[in-house]
Amino acid sequence: MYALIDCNNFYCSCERVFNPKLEGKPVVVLSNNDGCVISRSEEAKLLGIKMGTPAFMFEDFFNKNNVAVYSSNYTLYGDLSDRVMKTLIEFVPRLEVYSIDEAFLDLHDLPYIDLLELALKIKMSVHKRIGIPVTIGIAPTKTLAKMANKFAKKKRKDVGCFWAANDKLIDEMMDSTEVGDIWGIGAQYAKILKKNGFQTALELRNAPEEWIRVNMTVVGQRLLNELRGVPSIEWEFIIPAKKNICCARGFGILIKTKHELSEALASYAANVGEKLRRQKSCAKTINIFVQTNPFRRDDKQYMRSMTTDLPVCTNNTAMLIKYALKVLDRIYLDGYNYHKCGFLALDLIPEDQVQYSIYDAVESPKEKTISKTLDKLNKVHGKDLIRYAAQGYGKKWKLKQARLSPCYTTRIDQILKVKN
DNA sequence: TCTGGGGTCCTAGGACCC
DNA sequence: TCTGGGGTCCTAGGACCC
Repeated sequence: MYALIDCNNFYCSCERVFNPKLEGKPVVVLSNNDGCVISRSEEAKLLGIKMGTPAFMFEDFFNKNNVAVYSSNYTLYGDLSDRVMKTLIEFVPRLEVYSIDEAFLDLHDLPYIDLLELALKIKMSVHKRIGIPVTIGIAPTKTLAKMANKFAKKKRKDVGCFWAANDKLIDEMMDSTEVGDIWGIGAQYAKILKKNGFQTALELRNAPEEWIRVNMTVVGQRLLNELRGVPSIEWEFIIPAKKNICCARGFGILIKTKHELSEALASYAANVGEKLRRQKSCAKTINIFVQTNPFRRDDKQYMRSMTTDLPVCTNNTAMLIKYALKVLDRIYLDGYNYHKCGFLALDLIPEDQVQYSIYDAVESPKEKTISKTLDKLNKVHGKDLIRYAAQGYGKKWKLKQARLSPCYTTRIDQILKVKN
């Protein structure tokens, strides 16, 4: 059996952990740049606030309804996520961290007769220790466990756990699940499936394999197996190294000059460099893109991206910045209102497998030490304590984060004060 | 009349996930 | 004024090789 455990309205729940006044009140968390709603508490959902709605359109509505609004604070959410995962691993021999707020637990060969009892124990424990409410779904495959989790949220709200323990329960669950709500079926496939007469997961389970193969490729075939109770998605107990690492962001304001664009780009390159070093990878290729804001209909639109091979695979920030700016020189055009740019590191390889030729400028041990020290200092004191000159100083373009909560658990200067 | 076959690599685009 | 960011996998088609 597989369990999928999912933190309820995770980002909102994180904000509540350190601010209990928010309990019972509508809370929303916004995307980067305070753009869209990306997490909603139950109360906010009841008010009819939809996922992805642009915040600026709802300013008045938020005020009128006393909605607590937060900028996203990934440092805080990441740290609380780690703590949740650490609690989970105490209950099972193996777990797969699937996302910041989800994990699959391997329940095979556990001494429990009643897995629901185990689920309740886990749920209570996470709530008591971290303060985050969770929902747990248990079923014979990953896809069904995902479904069981959704089913628990919908039909077993009081317990917050559901175990699809036998055929009857599995059928009941699948009958009440629309195809579009199946893990792996997005809007496009949902449309195709409904057009061809498959409305529920139960109906899809009985679909002819050949038809699925032709219309949904091997991905669909794998899904069909999973629905039929045959596990077809591998475990990933060890988080695999990323194949691409990217940093792309819209600016807090529109920018026009290459100088400002280059500061932003250099900062994103530095961010990617840090992530590369953390996973001990080097990039062979980089891609840089710039674009205007497509929502501004009256603005002249421009977008351009360019990929280039680096002379040597590297994760050294200075090198990444140097080549990023070279590419920018080639794709920047004067006279546009730029809204976003990005830096992608592609074709990553482990840093101990980099092939040098005899003529290559190899990173010196001194440079390595500099990078390490820089990463360490920035980790403790916040992201840009130390930066390269190319990243600039004023940062007019930086993200809008008007309603950021403190990093309660990772920054000593922002720790919660009980009493002054 | 009749114009090979088998393979790899790369890229773009489409689908999905949180 | 203001509309997210960061990933994965699969397929098709073209270039190229022998």
